[in-house]
Amino acid sequence: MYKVEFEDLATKVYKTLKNMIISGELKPGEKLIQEDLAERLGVSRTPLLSAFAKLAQENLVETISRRGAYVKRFTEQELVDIYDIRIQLEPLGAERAAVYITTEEVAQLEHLLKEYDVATQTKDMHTLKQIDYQFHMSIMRISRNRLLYDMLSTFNVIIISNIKGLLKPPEKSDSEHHQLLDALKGKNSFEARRIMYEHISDSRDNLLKHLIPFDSE
Amino acid sequence: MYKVEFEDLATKVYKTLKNMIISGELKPGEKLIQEDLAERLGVSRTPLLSAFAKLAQENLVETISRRGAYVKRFTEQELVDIYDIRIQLEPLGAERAAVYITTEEVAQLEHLLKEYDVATQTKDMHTLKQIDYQFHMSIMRISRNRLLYDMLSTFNVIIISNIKGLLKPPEKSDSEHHQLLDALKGKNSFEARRIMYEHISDSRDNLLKHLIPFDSE
DNA sequence: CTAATGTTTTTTGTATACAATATCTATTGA
DNA sequence: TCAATAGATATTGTATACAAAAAACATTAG
Repeated sequence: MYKVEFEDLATKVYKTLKNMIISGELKPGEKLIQEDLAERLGVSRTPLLSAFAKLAQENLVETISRRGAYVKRFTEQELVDIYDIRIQLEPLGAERAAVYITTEEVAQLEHLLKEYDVATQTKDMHTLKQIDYQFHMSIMRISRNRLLYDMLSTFNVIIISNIKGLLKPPEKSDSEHHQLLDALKGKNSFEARRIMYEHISDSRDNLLKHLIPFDSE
Repeated sequence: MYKVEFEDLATKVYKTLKNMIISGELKPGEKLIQEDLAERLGVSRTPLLSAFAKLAQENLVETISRRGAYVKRFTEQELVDIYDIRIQLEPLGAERAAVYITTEEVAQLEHLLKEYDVATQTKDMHTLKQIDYQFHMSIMRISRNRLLYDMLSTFNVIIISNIKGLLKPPEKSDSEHHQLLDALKGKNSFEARRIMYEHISDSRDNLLKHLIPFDSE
């Protein structure tokens, strides 16, 4: 049954702004002026306010009453806290994905990794981060746990937005992504979980090591 | 420095509605009519819409464009998925709380458990659930990981709201809560983590056992 | 009697208006 | 010259108005 899906403006604006944060067009700390954005997006302030409310609730935006909304900037400690949570959750997602994954989904992940291979060669950092986000989020979607997906989407957006540069050499990530995909293809839950755990732990450790100088970029 | 904190109406309405969901005044599946609620809360629809947007983003409310907003009802499978996530996260929170906890915080938890003791005797299910929520959320606050707190607040509200009755005898919960508090008082991270894991796992298992008849209440 | 159609009412989505507050700029006083 | 004050401007919070769509109700046709 074909069903017409209507999407209200608030939802469209929310998605647009979230993508602008993911792509780096909106930076942490940047003030979001309602009138400016409303004009730029061609809507009134009303749907924009709802979108802000959603983004604020999702911790991507911070609204200070009567002073305005800002793309939220995270402290290093907060980013580490996020990694602590990711370390608990992404292995769970990978474990589940190994159970549920379909051949179409395998093909999609393979396609993403081909693009990641290329971006690793060309050292295109922006693309590396975007594909990394998509790869991880695809696995969370395959896990069939909607709330897990939602939460990790938030965290991964925060990490992309707040961490300049990469937390490990892309060749290493590339290799780990491939190993992870192999485990998923082989329906090996235990291995998928273990690889994902190592993959995220590594990054957390590197984040800790860079806690003082990483702001210098 | 004393600082005047202004809270906009949208935030007040959000908190009010969230509390109405926690207390059971608003039930899963219940339609939230904007005009009615606006009148009842004494505000215009504008802050109410922002509050809805926040609640929807938090997964407590489901808004269907052009049709309205409903307190979100979760399927049994979704509740199990939530437990899977809780099992990963609450032990992390307990482990951290054992590190950070202060004597004042110990006293607060002790006070909550005294109330839980009483409610266990009187079989006051509503109070048991409310104190359980407060006890768990206090531990997450003590963990000093804000995002962890926020996420678990959502999950625990969903569980209170969607699960009628209790998932284990209150005497058992009471006992486990006390053991947990002892571990926290003793700054024993490992033990706190272990106890919390068992505590939540038990409940998850009982939820699974009740998957078919639990809707009959 | 039931299903289809038409009409009325209710609700939602959004733009706009207005008031309050914060921020910025200009002026004044020490 | 710097700090304080006043005035202008910009922004935010909220109520209200209006249009569109959905829901409810009434009427008609088979």
